Amino acid sequence: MSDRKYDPQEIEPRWQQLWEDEATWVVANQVPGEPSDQQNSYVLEMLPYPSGEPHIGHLKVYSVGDAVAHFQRRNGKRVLHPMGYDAFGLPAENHAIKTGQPPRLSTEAAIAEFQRQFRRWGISIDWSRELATCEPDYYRWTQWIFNQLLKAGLAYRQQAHVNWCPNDQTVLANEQVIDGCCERCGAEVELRELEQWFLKITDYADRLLEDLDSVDWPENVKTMQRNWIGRSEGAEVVFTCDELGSEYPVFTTRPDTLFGATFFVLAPEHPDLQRLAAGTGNEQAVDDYVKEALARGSELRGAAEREKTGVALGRTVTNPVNGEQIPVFVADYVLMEYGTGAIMAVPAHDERDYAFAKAFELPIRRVIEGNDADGDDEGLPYGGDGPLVNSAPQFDGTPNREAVGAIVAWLESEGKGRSSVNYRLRDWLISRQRYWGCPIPVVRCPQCGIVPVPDDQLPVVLPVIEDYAPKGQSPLAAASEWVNTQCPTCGGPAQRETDTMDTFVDSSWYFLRYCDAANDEAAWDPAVLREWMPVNQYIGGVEHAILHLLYARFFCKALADLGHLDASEPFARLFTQGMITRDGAKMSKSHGNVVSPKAIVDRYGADTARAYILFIGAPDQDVDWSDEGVEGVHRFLSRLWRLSAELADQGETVDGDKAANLMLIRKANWAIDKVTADIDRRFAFNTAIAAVMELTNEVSRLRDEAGSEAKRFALESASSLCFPFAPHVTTDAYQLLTGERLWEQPWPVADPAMLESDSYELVCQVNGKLRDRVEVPSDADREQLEQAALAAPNVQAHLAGREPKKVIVVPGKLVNIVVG
RNA sequence: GCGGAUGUGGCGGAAUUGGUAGACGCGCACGGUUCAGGUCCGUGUGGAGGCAACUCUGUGGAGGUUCGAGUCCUCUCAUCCGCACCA
Repeated sequence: MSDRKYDPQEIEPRWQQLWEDEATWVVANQVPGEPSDQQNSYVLEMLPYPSGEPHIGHLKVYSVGDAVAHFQRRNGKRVLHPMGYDAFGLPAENHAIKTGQPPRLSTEAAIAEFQRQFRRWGISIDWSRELATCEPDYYRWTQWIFNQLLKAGLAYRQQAHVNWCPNDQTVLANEQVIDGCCERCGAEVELRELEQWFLKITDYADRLLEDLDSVDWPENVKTMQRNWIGRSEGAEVVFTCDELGSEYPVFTTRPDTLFGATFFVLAPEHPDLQRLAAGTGNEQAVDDYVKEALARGSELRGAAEREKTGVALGRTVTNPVNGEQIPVFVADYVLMEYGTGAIMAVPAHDERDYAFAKAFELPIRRVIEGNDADGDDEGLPYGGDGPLVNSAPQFDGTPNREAVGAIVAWLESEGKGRSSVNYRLRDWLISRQRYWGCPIPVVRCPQCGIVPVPDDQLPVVLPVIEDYAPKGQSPLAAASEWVNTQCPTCGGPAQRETDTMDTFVDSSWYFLRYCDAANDEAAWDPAVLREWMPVNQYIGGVEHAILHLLYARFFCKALADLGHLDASEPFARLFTQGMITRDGAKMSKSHGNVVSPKAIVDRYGADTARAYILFIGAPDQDVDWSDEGVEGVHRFLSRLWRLSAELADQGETVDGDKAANLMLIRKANWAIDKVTADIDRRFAFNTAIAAVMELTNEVSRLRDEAGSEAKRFALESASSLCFPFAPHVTTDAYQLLTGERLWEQPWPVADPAMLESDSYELVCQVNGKLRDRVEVPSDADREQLEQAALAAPNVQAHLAGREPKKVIVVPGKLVNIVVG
């Protein structure tokens, strides 16, 4: 080995500087209408939330994305690979409350640190399109989109029971409540009745569901979205209270069990409770129960296996199929936010209703015959299928599945119900009583009501304030100079909306802005979007499987419907990367197992850090970090560079041994073939890197036998193939070897002739067990293979003179000899 | 409870269509070169037996299909994730 030493701290900044100076990764938008011979490819990683400094997960997602971007570029694509910051949000504001440092300052400091480190990592970003969602020239268009949605009736204000986080002093979207607690701070969420802004994502429920079939996404993410949307088919059936003359529709997926309904239950939040209980003598008991239930909080209330509680209202309603009067209860196992907040209870065929009926000694009537039971109450509640019983003469005997349609048809003809579809998905609550977010661009005018700020007066700039502490209303309310304004319609005194938007609004359209980031006339030019959208490859964490990805899809569809873009799905292909753990646990300060990307990059260089992260396992799986493992990858890159430098330094050309040369050239072609397939088809960066390691090891092994040309070809190929994972060292090695710029070279293509060889090792099995291996010519026919296997010494030994009963020949692989 | 995933050496992980289990890397052992080494190079490394050629055994567990199963089927155990009183 030569004494040349691999020095990433010298190599990496040198190439980064050149790429920066030449703006190598900047890609211009095409002039509309001008044909291009290059295909476009939009490669995008989820934008980071800038807080403190990047962590190891950032290094992973951008290493994966950069590998894809480089691979696409060298395969001739025009690649859009931008970067930005999801810069509004609670952490910066909470930091401000604690320290007094304005959110803008801490955010800008974090962004500066992210920029520094991203550059130090050598990620091939088109920095000309950089954006931060907290900048007025970005959120101006967030506000414009809000106006568009408002105009289209997709944004509305409504009084509603909403999730309130007592700690953050703000409302939360349904999606931000985990097990009854605030997603951010973990405080138990309370229900409050408040007037809030909503976006009508439920209008898109069906399309959000159907279009999942059209995208190339991981199945688990699609499933999560399907579950979240929660479409169920059933019927709406109207029960009536004849005494009051009121109607109570219920949603049921089991109209076939209607004849088994023996009571009726309303949710504690149901608006008609007071009215129903009035005059029955049960008012007080109902009132007490409702108060208690509402105070209990959703966490306790939602606990499974809880004893059923409830109170009778002292009223009955009429079952539309048989005219029966059934008693009405209020019980907290019925949820106001699902269906109509009222249910028909069929204790014989529903576990929850059964438990309630048992607790309150209510009648239980079987209406579906079970396979096992013979009409008695054994095996109840029964959730299976069977013929109907006790269901008026006309339905008895009908298999219950068929009865669903028949009963719904009958209800429809009688005007007492209809088939119906229900969703779990709720409208998206977007207003937040917090400071550090995008102001909702509306004004309240005593004369004109809620008035949107006209597009030409946007942005409504977030004012600088002193006190960020939450007080149950937005801190903005105290900024009286800002709040008091003129009505855009009548010019009279008016007040600004002081709520800000959920930060998920900001990140629901940033990928559109990248395409036309410098446009200050419009959010984007639709013609430019046509070039780039949809994103060809989106990469990010699975933790965004529901929230961000659902909201972004909704925005895309709504904006497409409004004529602002063509694509109705934002992300054609999605890749979700796994977490990096250490000692089997998620990295966290409390565990004391955090690996800082900065420390690793400082010590080993960016190439080692990036390649190691991709090497330790399949990028979509969780993988465990090991400090010792990094050394191995560093050794490999070091060896690749030193072998290249050594060869470049070598003055004279050596012919070398012919067989060694051929072996090396074959190995290089094998690697080209394997790495290409691994990256392109499987995202299997770990095995791709392993293949380059093998090739490099082969050069090292044949160092003294192989000639200069063969070694040059092998090392060139190794650098070329490893470039997407470790761009600096490979670029440097490639230049030493060839004088060329690696990133400008087309992706290598394997020579098919070199993928074949004259002979191979034939596996010889006896009764399926490996007994010998023999070298056979590649063109040997089945008969020859059989003979070769039979002749193998250890096969002979195991046959021990017995006659083969059967011989399986798999050309190119093996021969299996079966004896009795 | 429903849905999804994972389970392979001391460790991280390979095995693409059912066809040589353990690629590649770490670690470890031995040897060499340096000997200022946190250097570099070589050999070996699933377990058991054997000087060796080899033999037996082995992919969470139990069955099955097959000439042949880590891979397919049935049951089962463990861990992780998502949803959950959703009518």
